[in-house]
Amino acid sequence: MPELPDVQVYKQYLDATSLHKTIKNVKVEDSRVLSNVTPGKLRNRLKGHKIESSRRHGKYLLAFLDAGFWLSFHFGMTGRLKYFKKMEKDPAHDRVLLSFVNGYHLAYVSQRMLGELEVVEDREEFIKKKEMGEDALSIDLESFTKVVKGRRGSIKSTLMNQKLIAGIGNIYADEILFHSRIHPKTQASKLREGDFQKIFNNMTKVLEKAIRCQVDPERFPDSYLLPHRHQEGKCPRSHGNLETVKISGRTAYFCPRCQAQQ
DNA sequence: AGTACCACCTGACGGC
DNA sequence: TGCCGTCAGGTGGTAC
Repeated sequence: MPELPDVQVYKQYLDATSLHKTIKNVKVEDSRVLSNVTPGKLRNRLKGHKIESSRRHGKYLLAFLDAGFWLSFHFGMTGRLKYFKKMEKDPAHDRVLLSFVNGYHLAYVSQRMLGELEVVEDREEFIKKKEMGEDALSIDLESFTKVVKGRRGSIKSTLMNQKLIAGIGNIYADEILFHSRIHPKTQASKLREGDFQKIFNNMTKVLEKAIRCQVDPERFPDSYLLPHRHQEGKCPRSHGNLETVKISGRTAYFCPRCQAQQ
């Protein structure tokens, strides 16, 4: 379900479990998740090597191999990582399995296979090729304002546009706009001067909070939209019914009282 | 430039 | 029980 916070938690998980361990074998259960590499080629490149470190950019997690290249993980809507020892614990929808010399395995799990694994030679070039904007947790207020200001689309689709800012998806766009008390359909070009700072501050606050909560909905404060983001959900602030509207094909949840239409 | 729609995939759920 | 439409925290292409 991976947006920036989810992928950051996966990064922490990868770092905690899978660094500096020699890869003994690579098993591709479904090659449709491989983007620019065949199963045999992937195995040849990874076998005998170790993941030394990792980086995240937007919704992409890149693992750096001691052989001098990167393995990029994108998770689509249903991707995740799972580290385990016994093969009986092998999770369902496991698509690629890295097996380490210590007997443990790291699975790339993806039920719907909308994500992909890709071998990347140059990280900067990869980000450029994907036309990704600055990462939502690295961008500063000045660049953020520059990127958002004057856009003709809605603020929600602007926040979700990976070419402008990388990392925000449907859930966190809604959360950020809820805290900013801005209707998701508001045209970015109609935002007022103070709105950019407000949205920027809430973007940082919400993403960092989600990471601290390990994206566990149970651990989110009740004042957040996420625990209430479902049909029948009530706004934790006004206690009124939440409403939904379609924006660029995705369902936006918002509180019509707190987030008045502009 | 921005949006609408479709495609890629699987599975859960509700209605008939 | 089975079939069907709809929906789901993503993204890329294409047609307006």
